[in-house]
Amino acid sequence: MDEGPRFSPLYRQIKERLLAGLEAGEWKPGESIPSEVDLATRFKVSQGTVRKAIDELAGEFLLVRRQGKGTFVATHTDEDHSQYRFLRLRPQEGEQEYPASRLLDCHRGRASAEVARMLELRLGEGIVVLKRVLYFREQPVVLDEICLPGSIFKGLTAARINGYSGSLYSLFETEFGTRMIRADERIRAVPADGEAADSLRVKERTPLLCVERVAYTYGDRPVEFRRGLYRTDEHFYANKLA
Amino acid sequence: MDEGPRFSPLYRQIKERLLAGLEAGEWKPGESIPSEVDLATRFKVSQGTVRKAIDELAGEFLLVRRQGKGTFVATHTDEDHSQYRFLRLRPQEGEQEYPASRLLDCHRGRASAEVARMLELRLGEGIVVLKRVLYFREQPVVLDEICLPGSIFKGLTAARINGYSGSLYSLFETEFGTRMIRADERIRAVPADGEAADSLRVKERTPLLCVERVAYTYGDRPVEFRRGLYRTDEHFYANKLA
DNA sequence: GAGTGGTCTAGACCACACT
DNA sequence: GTGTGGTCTAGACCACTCC
Repeated sequence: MDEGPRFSPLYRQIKERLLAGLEAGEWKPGESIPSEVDLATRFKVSQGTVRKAIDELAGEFLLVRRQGKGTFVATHTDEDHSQYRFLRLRPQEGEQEYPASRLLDCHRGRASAEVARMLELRLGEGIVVLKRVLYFREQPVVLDEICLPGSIFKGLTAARINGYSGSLYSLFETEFGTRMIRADERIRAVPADGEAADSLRVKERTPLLCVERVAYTYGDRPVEFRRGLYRTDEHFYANKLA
Repeated sequence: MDEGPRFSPLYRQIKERLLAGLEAGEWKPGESIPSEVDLATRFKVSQGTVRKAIDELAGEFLLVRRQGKGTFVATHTDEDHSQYRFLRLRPQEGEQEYPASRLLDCHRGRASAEVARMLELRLGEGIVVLKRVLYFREQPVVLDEICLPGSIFKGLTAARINGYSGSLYSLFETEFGTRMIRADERIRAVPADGEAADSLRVKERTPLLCVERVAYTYGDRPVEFRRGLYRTDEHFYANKLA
């Protein structure tokens, strides 16, 4: 009956130990981890075995290797545009752009059945709800509603968000120690309701993309549920299939 | 000025030689390639170097490794559901399902400006156009229009498609020697026009997902452009972000 | 048991970044 | 030059599949 793995290679055990170190905050986002030789010595294995463990973590974008410099903990805070790793919107014409954000609302609430299920909370547990609009070239394109577990994001306020110059995920990892490492999205087409029409400056019932995202941190723990409504007259959602 | 790679490691050269063999049809989809030891001997490198080349090809889903059995050329024809590798539609409720297809039309035409650009053809070059509906549980969910270069798909007819019991990509690789190895999709929300409303049994102007796909074969050559209109009242488009 | 892919080691050398 | 990750080798042994 049981279908658990009967065999765990050494490099995977090393991977788990590195993962534990990352989760425990032994090395912080943007910092470098010890060299492969150091880790091999510490774990009493060969460098090749450490390499294979790091290879997998780099493949999952938890670590970033830089030849000649070292291996670094991935971050949503980098100067380059890795802060927009999860943004799939592209302009119909012209170069890739990055959005400006305007916060509409930030309040406490209680988990509905839907949110509780998505975030693995109990019904009615405390959450934080954000609303915001994303602008490309001064044009509103995305209306986001974002639900977060209150227990993790205790001190989160509108002022805190508005006073921060970076992406939300950058703020989450810097100020709340919670790193988003992967996410699942579900996409549907819906008609704009009054609020969306208003915020995005389209007519009611205009077709919009409805993008629901659950983002996960270490250990596959869900820590964000968001629903975005996207205008797609001048942008599209890009996806690569392999 | 030039930014080409200054250095190509051995395993990447081996990878290119394997790729050339795949493209030339030296090993056909579903068949096994020679063992790592054989290839190492043939290419006069160590087994580890061959391994690394195969690792990359397996990571791109061009090869599939099976411990104890060998390494096989990937296919869209497998009994398992790898034939639906590119299908991202999931039911809102219940288990994953796989669609039935009904061909509406198959005719020759000439490449419009848009299609010519997408398929890297000259304006007016011969193409084949397919229209079909995909059904989940007897319900129409997707209306597809598929454009293919006429030069590659010479003998493609409605009869040929209807007489084939497998996915389109399976037919393409089996009968036309053209394997789809990756694809880019662009997703927007659009209102149903008369034809879509009719085919999908929804009201006109119902919001639908518009999914445009360009599929590529070896050497990044585009060989299919399709536009799908998806009902998303009982299904959604699933995507994993990492 | 023979053959295949998968793991692990130890050591040599290359490419790159910093100082 | 020194230290980092990246490549390559050769060989031993493990896990899985099939005969």
